[in-house]
Amino acid sequence: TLRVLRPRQDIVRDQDRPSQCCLILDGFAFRYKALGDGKRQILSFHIPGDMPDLQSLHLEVMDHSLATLATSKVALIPHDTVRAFIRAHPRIGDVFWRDTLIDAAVFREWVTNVGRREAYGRIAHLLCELFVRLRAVGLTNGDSYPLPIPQAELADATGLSTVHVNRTMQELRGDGLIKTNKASVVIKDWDGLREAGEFDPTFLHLRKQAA
Amino acid sequence: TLRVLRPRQDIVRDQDRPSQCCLILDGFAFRYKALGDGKRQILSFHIPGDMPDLQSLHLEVMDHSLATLATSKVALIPHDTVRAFIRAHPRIGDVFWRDTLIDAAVFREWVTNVGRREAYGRIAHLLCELFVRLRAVGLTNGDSYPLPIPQAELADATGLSTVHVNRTMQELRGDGLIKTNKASVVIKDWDGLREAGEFDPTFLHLRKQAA
DNA sequence: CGAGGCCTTGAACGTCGTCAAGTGGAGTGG
DNA sequence: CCACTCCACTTGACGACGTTCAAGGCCTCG
Repeated sequence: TLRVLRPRQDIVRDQDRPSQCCLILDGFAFRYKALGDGKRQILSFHIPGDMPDLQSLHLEVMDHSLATLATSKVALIPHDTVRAFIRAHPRIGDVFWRDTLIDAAVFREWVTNVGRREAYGRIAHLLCELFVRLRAVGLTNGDSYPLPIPQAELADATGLSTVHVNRTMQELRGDGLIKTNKASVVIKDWDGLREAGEFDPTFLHLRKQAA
Repeated sequence: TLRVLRPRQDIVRDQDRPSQCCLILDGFAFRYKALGDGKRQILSFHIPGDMPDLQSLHLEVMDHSLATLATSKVALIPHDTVRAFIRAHPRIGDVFWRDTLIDAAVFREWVTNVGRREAYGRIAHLLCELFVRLRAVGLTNGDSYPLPIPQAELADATGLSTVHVNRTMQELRGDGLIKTNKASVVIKDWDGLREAGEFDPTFLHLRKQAA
């Protein structure tokens, strides 16, 4: 049930009825909805330790797609196995439930981000979220972290155009909040970035960190 | 544990640590986040049969608020009671879990709505969602349904300004898609409205309908 | 060296927000 | 029964934030 996937590859597709869940071991993934006219909305980014389609355990048909961003290693676990596991260890069932609830909390934050912040704050907020989540699983390097997300995908995640994402990131850099390298970001001014994005990590519900 | 609440009254607030869940018996409610500068984003609307803060069972602190829209009758059920109930009837636990997963699915749809549709489609989509959900619990009247949601709240739900919501609803009426009365909507052209909002009810995951 | 991604840039246009004022109905009190 | 008030809805003008289109630059990889 182990697989290595190339970048930009769908793991599950909208309307599918999957019989297994996906656990990300290494790499990056994202969930998205494709709309008419080539438009696309990215719903979330996923990092190692996440189970992005855990909801398929109880929702038969997918209402969105899941794809890799970079080359990734994933474990595919049959629903039956998961269910048996939960029956054997009820505590784990609650952990999984909680995990999907955090998922929902992140979506709520995204609704807010896209609905009520302008470009500058939106991107700042997203960069904050990724930093905190990556740090929680030990994937940051001081103030720097890997960001293998092209601007086109940042655009689809924030509901903006690529062009505008580009210009806005230039602003963020110009204001000394971040620095970008190849496929990574350095946070130069955490407080500034936090304020710009009105970022409050409550919605991530970090405690001890499951998984 | 039964209570009647006046319109515009908070049931739980952001940062609270509730020890009970709320079941809506009658009326309308909504969840929202308040941002700096008086801005607000509405995250979802809730109708009789919904348990809008079921997530508090596993997420200690609220990351948003819940309030009534119209006068409402709600049941407040202690977490302990819910937990005992789930232990006694494991099937119900799954139903509840599933319910929160549908919640998340609706948030995903809202992210998409706010992120990638323009005003006309956004409002159309929202009107479609409310129609289908209300019909599922038998609260529609043919092609008409109660809509006790002022334009200011529609604006905060769609990430628009009141002014623009107003003008866009005029367009929807002018195009013969809907008619509005006092606090209700009549759908004049369902197919037209569906297309305008690119509405696909899959995300509601209606099956048999759990209470 | 050529090709394909991704990032970057400029200019023109459009959707939507802001500000500010005005209308109309429902409920209240004189 | 008639002000008066409050709240929701409506309107016009203007400007801003963000999009679209189109082109060019850079790096990587074959």
